[in-house]
Amino acid sequence: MTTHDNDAFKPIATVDLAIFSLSPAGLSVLLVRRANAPFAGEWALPGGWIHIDKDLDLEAAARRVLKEKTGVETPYLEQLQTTGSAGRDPRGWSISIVYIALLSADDVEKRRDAMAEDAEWRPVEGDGVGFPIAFDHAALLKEALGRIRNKVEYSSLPGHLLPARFTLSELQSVYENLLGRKLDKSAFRKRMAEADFLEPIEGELRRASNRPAQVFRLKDIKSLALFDRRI
Amino acid sequence: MTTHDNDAFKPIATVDLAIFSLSPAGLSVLLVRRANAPFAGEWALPGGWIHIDKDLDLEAAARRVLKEKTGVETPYLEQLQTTGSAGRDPRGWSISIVYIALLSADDVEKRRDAMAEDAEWRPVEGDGVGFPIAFDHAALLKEALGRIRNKVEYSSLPGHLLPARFTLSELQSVYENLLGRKLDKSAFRKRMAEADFLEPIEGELRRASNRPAQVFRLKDIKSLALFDRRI
DNA sequence: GTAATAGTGTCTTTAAGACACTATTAC
DNA sequence: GTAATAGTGTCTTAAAGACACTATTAC
Repeated sequence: MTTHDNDAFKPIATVDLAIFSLSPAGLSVLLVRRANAPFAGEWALPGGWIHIDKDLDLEAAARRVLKEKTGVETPYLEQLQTTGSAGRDPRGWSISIVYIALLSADDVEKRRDAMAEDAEWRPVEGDGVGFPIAFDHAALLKEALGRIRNKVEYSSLPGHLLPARFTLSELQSVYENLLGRKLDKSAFRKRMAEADFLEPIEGELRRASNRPAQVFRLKDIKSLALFDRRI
Repeated sequence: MTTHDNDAFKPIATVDLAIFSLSPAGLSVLLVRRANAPFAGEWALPGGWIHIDKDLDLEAAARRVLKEKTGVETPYLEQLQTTGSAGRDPRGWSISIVYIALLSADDVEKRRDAMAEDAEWRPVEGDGVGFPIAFDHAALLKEALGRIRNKVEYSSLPGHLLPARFTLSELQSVYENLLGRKLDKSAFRKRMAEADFLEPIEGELRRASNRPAQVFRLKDIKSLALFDRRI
């Protein structure tokens, strides 16, 4: 055991993020262009070493990376999984702790200037982005998309991709977009009511050339509500 | 970035396991008594350093620890979560990748001699074992129990704690034990049939002084079947 | 026959799904 | 009035839940 106090036996450890937002075209993921070897010039998920002198814990490291790349400080954030193997990084045995972050359309818009220069949004196509990305990040992204699409079925996840204030019709559109199928309006509203994660903003209505719609917000911006059954 | 190629900046990384089995009294977890500091003499979840010269990947490291402690090679194994912080290990910034393993009652019985001398089964009481354990392992164990109890609601998890061959009544008992409530026999059998993860062993019946029962086995010992709805 | 557990069937109650209807605005 | 979307109600169909019934063995 003491032999492994020798640092030469330690694996490399990074925190990597799959950061998603919703554009009119659908789901997008934030990628960064790598400046240095390995995979210099290629796109990758944003990430970085754990700074043992600065980061208090893993989630703090993830929040630091997120802020560096997007300027956003309070998104929905959850740990996805950890991969580690001898071969996934040419520099040696490496571990990647992967987090999923969901950015509200508000945050993306407001913090556009704070976004890192090497970072860009790419539309999600199927299980990835449609082109190769560095390391095993294509596999990590695929896992993240699987988790997200699964959670849409039984959680309030889509609410975290919208602006802070939204109508039920807008929320239903996001569910339909992520699920790839139409939902019944009546059933959808019953489900939202019993899941009890939305708060109507008293007196605030979305006006257009039709009947005005009640505006809602999430009761808790930091966590997901889980449904008893699939939507 | 290159500054962190210096090993002094790397966190410590271990793989730790919450290994469960089922005794007549209920769920049990395997603990080991620590020989060395820190926490020498205290009980802890079994675990170990990642051996970058021997372990191909994280799961291989988990399987190695499992075999060292229990002698079992082919259990149900899934990654739970990863914790990492500056303070959780007095030796420095440390990461723990936690796996859950479920051992069939067969394996526990057959490999009793292969079990490590420092390891012992402890009955689960509530969210833990009823006494303090080393590091933050009490919190990790609590998380593992939460994951297990949640999955009992909508998966074939209890089937992995039974011997390789079992009857539907035995399986129902395990569900009831882990859920802490009685289930309706008719509904239970309908759910098992539609979940389609059991295989009847043709012609094999469990005999007693009553009507003989069909004996079943899991179709896939390595993975869980998930239900559409709660049981 | 009895005792015991295995396994199936039926009836009631509840929820899901499809669809139509009413409501409220701008113009 | 029309067009458009918001929001609710109703009817049908399917599934869940409770419970009773039949089946097969040892003795």
